[in-house]
Amino acid sequence: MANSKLYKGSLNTIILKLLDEKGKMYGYEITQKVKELTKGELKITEGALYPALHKLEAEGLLDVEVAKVDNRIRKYYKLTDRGEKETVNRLAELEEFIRSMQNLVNPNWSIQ
Amino acid sequence: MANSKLYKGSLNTIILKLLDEKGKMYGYEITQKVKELTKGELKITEGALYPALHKLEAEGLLDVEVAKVDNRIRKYYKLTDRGEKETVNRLAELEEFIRSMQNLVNPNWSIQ
DNA sequence: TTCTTATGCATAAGATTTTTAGGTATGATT
DNA sequence: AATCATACCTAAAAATCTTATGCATAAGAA
Repeated sequence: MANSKLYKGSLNTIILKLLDEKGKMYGYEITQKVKELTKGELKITEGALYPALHKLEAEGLLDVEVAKVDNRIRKYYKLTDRGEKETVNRLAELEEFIRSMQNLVNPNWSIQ
Repeated sequence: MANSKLYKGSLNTIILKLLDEKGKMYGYEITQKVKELTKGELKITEGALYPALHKLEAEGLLDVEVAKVDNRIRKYYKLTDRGEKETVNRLAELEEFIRSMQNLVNPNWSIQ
């Protein structure tokens, strides 16, 4: 099955939610986790991910902590307090979007 | 409740599906229908809608038929054969996206 | 031992899709 | 007479992504 497209705007929500669950993650880890959780359906490209992380950090939603593992640099990101609150809002918006789309495209949709 | 944001890429799917259901619709009608179906949650801006309709038409997915009602012009759009096939694909992609997002952001999500 | 793959970061150019902000015009309501 | 609803449209800017590229280390295969 070809990988389905990532609707623009959903990447930030994905990042925030994963960090909310995991506590802290580094960029490469996020790309792998998304691939794993979606069985390869969604692939986060690095060209999208890193700028997104930098922006979320600049907006004060994420904090960074640099670590060195096996002589390689890792940048661990975690939610700030504002980031946690924002995550709640983004998830609510995503849920609302999904409900709206279901009403629009298929009122009888049974997504388990 | 504030209107939730439209994830970029979903507009085309919305247009195609509405036309699939209704047979034919004109632009303004689409904006009103979306507002109605989502109880004001999603608002299709004309600046996005009209270029999108023109592009779908240019791609051969829509046909246009101009009508005059009450001395006002209406442009009715309907799916071409290719448009119908494409609609099936887009809906499958949307469903896949939704499933992926559910796995990512909330494995226990009970939508509907 | 050299080549490839995996890990890990990053940026820049271009494409796509949207918002924002206008514009034109008719008919109905205040 | 002014405003709102209907109905079309475009252009500039913003937002977000893909594609392409770059650097570097470690591990495994040839």
